[in-house]
Amino acid sequence: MSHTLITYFKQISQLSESSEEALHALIYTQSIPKNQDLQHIGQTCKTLYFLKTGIARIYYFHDGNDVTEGFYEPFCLIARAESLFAGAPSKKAIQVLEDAEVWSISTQELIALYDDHRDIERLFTRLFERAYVQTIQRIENLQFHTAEERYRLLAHEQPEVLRRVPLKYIASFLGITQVSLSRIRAKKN
Amino acid sequence: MSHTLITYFKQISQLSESSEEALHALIYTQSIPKNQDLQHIGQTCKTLYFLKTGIARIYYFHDGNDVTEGFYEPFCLIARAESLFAGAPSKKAIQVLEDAEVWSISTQELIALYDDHRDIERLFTRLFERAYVQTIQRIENLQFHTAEERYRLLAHEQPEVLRRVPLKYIASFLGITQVSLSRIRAKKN
DNA sequence: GAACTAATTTAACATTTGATAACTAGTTAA
DNA sequence: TTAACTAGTTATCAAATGTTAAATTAGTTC
Repeated sequence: MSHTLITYFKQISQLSESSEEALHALIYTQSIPKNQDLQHIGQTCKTLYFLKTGIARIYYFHDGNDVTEGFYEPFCLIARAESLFAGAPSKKAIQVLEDAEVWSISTQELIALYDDHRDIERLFTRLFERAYVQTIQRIENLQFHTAEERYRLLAHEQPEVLRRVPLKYIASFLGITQVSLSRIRAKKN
Repeated sequence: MSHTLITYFKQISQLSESSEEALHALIYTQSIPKNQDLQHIGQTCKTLYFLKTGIARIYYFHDGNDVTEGFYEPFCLIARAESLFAGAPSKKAIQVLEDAEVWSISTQELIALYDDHRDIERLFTRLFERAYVQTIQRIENLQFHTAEERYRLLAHEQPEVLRRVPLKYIASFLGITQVSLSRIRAKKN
């Protein structure tokens, strides 16, 4: 009856036995091959994802250029919040960057549990709060750090991303071109 | 029994009569003079604010420089979410930029209502969801637009801010220096 | 109205970043 | 094997932005 993801959830917020079971029944596990989209551009976000293994990114196109909005490592909530909360199609896609094991949860089924399982509602409220706080911190980072500082911060906060993700995806995440990223890397290595 | 702020709330999410009354009892109204901090740096965020009139900003110091994180117009939820959700002191302050009428709500008292008034919990979850989505959109804006594009977007989205707020505050919000902002403004005016 | 003060603009120069293209190394396919 | 392709780097030049300082304008105080 124990599930790795639920064990993780319980570190975030308490869950009753019955909530644990109810939640367990919603978790769907898939294997996704490298480079495949978990969700395509244009789909409305109705599923929450968590990685068991692998790395994922959310990306979109700006003026024809592929832009990475964020990188996601195991156990991190992956969702296109702006689509989920508005119930509108997302212009962003979720892509797995390595062969990955993915846990997914239907938001519709999840929300149906909220009335009878307030601890589940609280848990997911907290998960989104955390995501929100990370987003706020990312703005601080983009607003007043140089490209080099942003690169070093990424190296510090998500070293695995730097090791495992193609640089072309990292450049757009940092808000710079790939050429500029190369220059920064050449400085101190 | 009608309150302008609650009328606004009811456009966001339904409220029962009793929830309306309970919420009404929590709303505290103050007059704050121009340039005064509503909340100081170092305080933990325990109060939510809404402006009745005036304009406010959230700011902090980065390397000794005053940085504006965001501008807030009437009826917009003002909170330092990163402090509120973590229960930790905020390094940011909330400042009123004009003489203002402010509504405030204690988060402690608010949360105490959640168990008996789920519609109130839903309302504030929605208000924070909206704030979250705006934050996501702000990242897109910072990540792949030029300073000039960001200026024009602000002019489009918050024209009142441009009219009423000193440019020194606007520059840091856009992630540029005041000198650079002056140059951009000189181009097309 | 004169004297201060703060806000904004302008100028000159340095630095960073973008755009484009050439080059290298590794991979895939015929 | 070569040829084609992709990712990453390097080089060159142009454009944008930062830094510093001075000039101008607007607002306040006496």
